Amino acid sequence: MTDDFLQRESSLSIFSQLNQRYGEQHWWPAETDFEMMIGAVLVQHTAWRNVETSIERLKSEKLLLPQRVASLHHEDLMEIIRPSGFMKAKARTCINLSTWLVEHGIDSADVVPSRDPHLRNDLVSIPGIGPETADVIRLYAFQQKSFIWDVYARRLLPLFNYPQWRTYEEARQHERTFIDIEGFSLKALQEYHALIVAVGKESRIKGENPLFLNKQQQE
DNA sequence: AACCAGGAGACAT
DNA sequence: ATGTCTCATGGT
Repeated sequence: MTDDFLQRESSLSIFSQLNQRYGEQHWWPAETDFEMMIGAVLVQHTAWRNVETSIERLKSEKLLLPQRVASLHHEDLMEIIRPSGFMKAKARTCINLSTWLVEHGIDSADVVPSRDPHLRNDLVSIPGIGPETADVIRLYAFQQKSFIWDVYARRLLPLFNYPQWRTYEEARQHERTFIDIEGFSLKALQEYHALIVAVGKESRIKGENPLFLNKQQQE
């Protein structure tokens, strides 16, 4: 007998609890798909408030287009995105990503939704784009359904008797057993990730279990 | 004044 | 395949 038979709350039920507790998150906070993708790179292991400055700089220099970033010198981009940290790696990643977009005929700020099944492999093969950033870009820019197994998700779901997966890919490898991704709308999956990050931030600040777990709490 | 934030790559085992 | 170390800004 495996833990597949263990009683656990459905991922849909968890979603509606989060939705009730935290409300609309309005994600991803970007005006265009390309701005979203650059933000996804800059936010790696970094607080979002440190990314906003970099995005504003790029925006005011009118650089938020694939061709513009692709043709920047590495050193120049490093200075622009300095507030986001890890600037050497992130500047290279942004240029790599932008170059890839240009090479694939994507030269505008917004992107055509994609059903390409190997878009994920394409993105992951870009140096600096790992599994999580690839899925986030797929979810918010290319409108491909995916569940983001970030550190917050891997900490939260075990509180509902889900297995505790150590790495992103390990979790993703088993996700079909636990989450009916096709059962969710694209918008719901986008909201799901935003909500999980909201929980993660709150429980990190309070240093305790997420508030919405106290179900006995009366209005 | 350590410690870490909406990860990923290089490298060893 | 799986685990550990490094990256390197700004805010608690």
